[in-house]
Amino acid sequence: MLLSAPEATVFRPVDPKVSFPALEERILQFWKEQRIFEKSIEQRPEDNLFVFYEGPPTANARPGIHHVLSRVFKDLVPRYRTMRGYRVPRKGGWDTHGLPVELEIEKELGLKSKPEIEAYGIAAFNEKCKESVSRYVEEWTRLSERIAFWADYDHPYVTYDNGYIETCWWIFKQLWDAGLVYQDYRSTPHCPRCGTSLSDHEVALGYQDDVPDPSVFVKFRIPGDALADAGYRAAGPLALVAWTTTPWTLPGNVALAVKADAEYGVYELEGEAVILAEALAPKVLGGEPQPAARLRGEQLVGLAYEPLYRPELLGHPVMRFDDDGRLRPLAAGEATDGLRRVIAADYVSLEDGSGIVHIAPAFGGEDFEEGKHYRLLFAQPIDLRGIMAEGLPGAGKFAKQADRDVERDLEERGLLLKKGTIKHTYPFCWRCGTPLLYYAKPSWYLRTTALREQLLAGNERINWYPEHIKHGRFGNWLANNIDWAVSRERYWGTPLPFWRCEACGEAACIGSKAELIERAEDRAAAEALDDLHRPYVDAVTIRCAACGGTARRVPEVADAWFDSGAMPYAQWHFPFEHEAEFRRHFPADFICEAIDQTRGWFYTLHAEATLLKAAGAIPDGIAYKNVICLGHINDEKGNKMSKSRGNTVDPWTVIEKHGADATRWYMYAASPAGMPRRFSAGLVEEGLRRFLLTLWNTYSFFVSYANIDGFRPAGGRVEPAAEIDRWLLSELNALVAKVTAELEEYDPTDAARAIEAFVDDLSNWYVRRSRRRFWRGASEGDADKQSAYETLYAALVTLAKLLAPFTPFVAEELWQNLVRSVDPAAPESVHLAAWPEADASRIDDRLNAETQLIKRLCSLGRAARAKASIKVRQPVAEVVVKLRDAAEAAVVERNRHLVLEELNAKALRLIDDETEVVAYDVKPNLPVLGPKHGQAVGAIRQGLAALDPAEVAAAVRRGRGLAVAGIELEPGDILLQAQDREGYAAAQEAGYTVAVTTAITPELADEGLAREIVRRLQDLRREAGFELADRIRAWVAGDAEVERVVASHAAYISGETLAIELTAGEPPAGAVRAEEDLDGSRTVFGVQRVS
RNA sequence: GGGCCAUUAGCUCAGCUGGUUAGAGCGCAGUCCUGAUAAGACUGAGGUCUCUGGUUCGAGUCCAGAAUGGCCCA
Repeated sequence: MLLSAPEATVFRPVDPKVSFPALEERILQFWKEQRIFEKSIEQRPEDNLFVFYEGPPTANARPGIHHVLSRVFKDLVPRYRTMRGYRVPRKGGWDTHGLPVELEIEKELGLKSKPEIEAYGIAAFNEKCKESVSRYVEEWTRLSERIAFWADYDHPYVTYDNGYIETCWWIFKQLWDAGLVYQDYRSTPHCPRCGTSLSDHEVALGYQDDVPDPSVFVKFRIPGDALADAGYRAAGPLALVAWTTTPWTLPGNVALAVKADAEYGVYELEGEAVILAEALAPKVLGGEPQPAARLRGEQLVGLAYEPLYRPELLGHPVMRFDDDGRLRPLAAGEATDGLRRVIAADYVSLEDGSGIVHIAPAFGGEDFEEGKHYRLLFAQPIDLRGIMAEGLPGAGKFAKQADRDVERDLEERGLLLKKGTIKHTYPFCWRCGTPLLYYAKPSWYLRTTALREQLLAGNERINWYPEHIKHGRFGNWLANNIDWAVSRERYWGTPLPFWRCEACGEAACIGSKAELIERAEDRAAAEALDDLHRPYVDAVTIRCAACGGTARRVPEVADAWFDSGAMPYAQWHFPFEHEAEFRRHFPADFICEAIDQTRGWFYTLHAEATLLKAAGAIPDGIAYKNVICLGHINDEKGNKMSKSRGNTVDPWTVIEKHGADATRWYMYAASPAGMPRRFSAGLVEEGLRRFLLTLWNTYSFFVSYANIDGFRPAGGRVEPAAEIDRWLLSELNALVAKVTAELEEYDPTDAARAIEAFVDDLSNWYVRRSRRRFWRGASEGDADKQSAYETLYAALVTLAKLLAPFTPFVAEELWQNLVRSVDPAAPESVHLAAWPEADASRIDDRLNAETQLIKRLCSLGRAARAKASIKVRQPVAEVVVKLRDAAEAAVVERNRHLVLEELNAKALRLIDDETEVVAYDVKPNLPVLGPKHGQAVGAIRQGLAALDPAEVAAAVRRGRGLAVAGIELEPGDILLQAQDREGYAAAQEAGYTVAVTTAITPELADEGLAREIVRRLQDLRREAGFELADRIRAWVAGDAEVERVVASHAAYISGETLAIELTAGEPPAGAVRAEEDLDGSRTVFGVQRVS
């Protein structure tokens, strides 16, 4: 090999032992200094926008690995779109309001309840909340930058800003005017500790399984002759049996529900009779109880029963639903006798309980609806803290503790038929863990149910990845939509802009600060308002438009999810400012969050857009067109990561060890975006080794040799000289097409895997098989060498571009060193470059398939060699190949040199019949034959043995059966075992046979030894730290055999090792030497650099 | 109770609209190769493709049902 001396170093030398984290730090510095992110936006035309919305995180805790997951997916699409020529602004944002923030501060201040917060002072409390939400902003920004999540954090939107709040007010006003806001008593999930309702999505966060609760069957007495019409008279007491798991709600009981068309039975027990559903009687009473009488549910409807408790007689206020379904307080002294009655309800279950359901409208959703329908009483002798009222069992205790007092009380009064414990799923407060109580109280609602059709129609226009979310989880959620409970009885949030008149009760909605000033009783005070939060806004009263009285703001703040859903408008302070920006940036082309956001941000964005469109306030009814919905990230055992389990992964440790690119690559390549994934640092490392290092080594190889040869890319279209070059360019263009198509479909995973496969081909086939082309001197064919360089160069440069969205750092490194170094006119960064276009004329599917064939044959050849234990360094005389068809012969002929070189063989011969190299042994397939032919197997065995195995084998291989001992055998009845023929070692697969000759002639043995010597010398060169192109003197001292080969193969050995002098004998003192065992004899090797 | 997703080697995952003998990576054992390689090649052990039916000439793939797990909702 003749390597020319380095002429000019074109490319910066590449360290094969690269530290990716250090490399990344350098590139971060470069991006920052050169403002690459800013330029990637500025350089793209303003009228070709691709809109991305950043879902705002709350920066009151450290970011975790799951945030890295969503950020790298969020980052990939904008980078790709930028390279496609779009301008993709990325405004960062912070979500700042809400209960989690308040709870954090409560904990810090040691506050335990709302009265304590109010005693501490709402202003001071909110100030603390405000400080806390930016506590980790720096940490978030630092991590985001480090993983190359490009976003504008210098101008983020912040949900606590007055402007943001004002836009939220504007939205409320639009909906208010459209009749989409209302206040209603509703049964809502209520956290007695936090003192507020929770929205459905919050409730969803806190379900716990296997929660033990009481299971009690309670007797509600009725008169003994109550069933006279049905023909039954009780001798003793008679009672309806109802079942509940919440005894604390029994003081609120105002009705019992039965299923009208179900069968009920009267069962006589010791001294009393009870009524319950026939279907459930065996379960409740045990055995096979026989009813003393039977009746249908409808016959029970209207029966008045004896109340267990009558809070109204204990001085507790009780209300009643009026004809309009509104609650009105009972008049003083108004009698409630006989108002507690049996009603009919469809949902009464005949699978659990007794078939009679206890109804307490104050505490249950369906109960509340029944209350409206039947104009029931409404008794709520438990306050918002969940404390039982005076005079009732468990008075002063928390509801769940009062359960036992209620049970005991009923037991003492003989009203408890049966008690036990069940385990079921029950909701707890997702932040503080307190059991939620369903509690009827007034809340503000957005009438989303009125727009169900629009919500669903809008969803049809959204592309979901993975697709099943669209009609699955998200679609079902929309189809089962209920009105959005949007108020929270809390402090740190967007104040609801509703004012209610103290005099007449009239409510008004204020849609802006200007409107507030306009209507304020004290305009100066309103104008001076520089913080729209509580408590300041609470101080502003307005004049009631209806009666001229004073209206005060309602005490609630908005659900923080409302803020996040307002982001498309509020980030611009629309419509007060930036109207044009809003219009240009709505709706988003792309958003990306994890699957939990189907009920969070995905929903609130969609709901608010739909509501605003219905109110006529915005141009389009969807807020986003494409959405990647990520699966959750679990620990390596598949368990959910959580602080309490202690199995969270700190992203920094992974990034500092393996780098951001490796982490990103893992996220994209390991599993599809929508699937839950198991994360471990080990998997990141695996991707690093398998992919990034392979790429890096190929890059390093190229730069080493290109510098030696002073290669400069010619520019323009590469004209490949060799078939393998044409193949690589074909695969490369196919890759470009594939990656582009996948990214258009928002599927980074298939794209990444395709790149990975290409890099493997590039390194382990193209470079391996082309290596010597890079070594050759100019005299041996400059055109071929140039073609190899151009081809490899083109592949690496294209890879840099394809990888830019995935692994932005290593892509930048390749770009800077391979492109910018030789072309100062090239874009300053790969992230400012144009996305590559696939050249369809380069894609040759047939060539790709043919290369697969050659690789397969080489693989078989290596297997054949291994079988014969002939190492690859030892040349063999001949490789013999049997192909499947004649067309393949031409392919092999064209690639003859590749196969010969790869398999280190002197000759290649194609044969038509593999029986030249293998013989088939024929055996009966006994496990198959046995069941089929039973005792005849013996005869078949003998008959088969008597036949010519070659003929039998030939028949079987053609898929034909044959008759043996008078029995027709099928091909599957006979087993063929190939045996190598004398002098050959063969391997077979799918109709191909590749064999090598096993006889090693003395000449071949000498060549093998020469190659062995070359390898030892090369090792020594490397150990000595010589440069690739250094010339050396070399010595080999061994036995006569070794020295003879050194002499006879001197030219070969010298050429390979760049030795200008090769001596058979001991190396001198100054040489680097090594003693090694060579074919059983001690041999001394020595090398010395020629200066 | 309902919805969605998943189930393929010890682990992580491919397997497209049904089509020869179900693959890869990691890990394990061994052999080999290497002046780009932290790599790579070959071999071995490791699979009733969760199960049961069905459609079909043919099912890991399509259909129905079941089981298990995950997420979500009640």
